[in-house]
Amino acid sequence: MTTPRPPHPPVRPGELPPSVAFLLSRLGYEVSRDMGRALHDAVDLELRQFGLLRLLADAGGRSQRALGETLRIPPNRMVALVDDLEGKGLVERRIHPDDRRAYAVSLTEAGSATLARAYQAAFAVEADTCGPLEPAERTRLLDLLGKLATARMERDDAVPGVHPGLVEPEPEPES
Amino acid sequence: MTTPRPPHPPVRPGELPPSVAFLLSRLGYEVSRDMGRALHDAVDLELRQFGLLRLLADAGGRSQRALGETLRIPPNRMVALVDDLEGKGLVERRIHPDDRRAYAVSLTEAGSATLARAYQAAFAVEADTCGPLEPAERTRLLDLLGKLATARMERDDAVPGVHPGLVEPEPEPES
DNA sequence: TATTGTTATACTCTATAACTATA
DNA sequence: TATAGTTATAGAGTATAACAATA
Repeated sequence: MTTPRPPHPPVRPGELPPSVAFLLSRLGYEVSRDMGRALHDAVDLELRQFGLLRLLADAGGRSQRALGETLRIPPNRMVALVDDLEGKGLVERRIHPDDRRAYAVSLTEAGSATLARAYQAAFAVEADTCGPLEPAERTRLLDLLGKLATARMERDDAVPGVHPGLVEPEPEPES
Repeated sequence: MTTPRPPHPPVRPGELPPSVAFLLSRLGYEVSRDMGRALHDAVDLELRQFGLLRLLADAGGRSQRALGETLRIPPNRMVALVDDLEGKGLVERRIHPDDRRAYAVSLTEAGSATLARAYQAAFAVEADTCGPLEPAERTRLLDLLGKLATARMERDDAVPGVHPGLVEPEPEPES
């Protein structure tokens, strides 16, 4: 763990230190913000709601607890999350075939349609984000970011395949 | 603003859609988290506190309001922020030469020393983040991310040179 | 006895609006 | 009259702990 740069470079307004971590942190923040806004404007959804719909599209019919475990959302907050989406008619609680305590949460038809429109908004953000790049540069960036992401997935207990912003922070060690 | 991909790719756990926006969002979130933890462990500082120290190192002696404007932190919250750092002895409120209502906030010597250690922790995160990359890849990634960052700075009212996590979100249009 | 969904309570963070002392 | 700093109050979001129904 060598320090790749001197420890205390001057920081002038308008400049950022040439650090991958700083840039990722900043750009990730802004892109998340853009994504949240786009989803709000296009389909009146929050990032977390989008995340649950995405998960349901791929793995529906599971219990709130199972879904919440994947998304790192505790059970008590899953209640309101599912409540809201159910109120919008995008999700439904059906009886669980194996366990009468649990619900089988799944997408409705309206939910699928809304999810498709949400993806369109997300890809518009993608296009906007990559606007400053040549196609070849975008491909290269995708490759490099993918390398970092897969390395992380192999290393620690990262949440698989889930969009950040809807994933809860890991519990702080709180020394 | 053409959609570069079909609107609704399947999302399997363990996979992420090949999107720069998704990857930036996720990696930015995780790197910010890592950075926050490293700062907490090394110097018991939060990202926002680190941000203020960084700003003071470059532009100290300014009023809380001026500092808060740069960091997008409203005046009332600047109070607690400066209070905490002053309580740690890292920052001091001195009399403002031009305006007796305002304070001139500046780094103490201990603040400078702590900032240097904070930068060391930050660069350790940098090294850790770039671990999976070859040196040439890291350079290339730095270049591509820098391209996105500068394009954003020119475009909208992004905060100049300030680390995210310590910058407040822009006010939502709230349609 | 353990678990699913739910609720109740407290706590943290933030926003809004006042207040004081200076300008 | 406006501004810098501060404080007070209320609101949103979250965590912790309890609860009823079922396993």
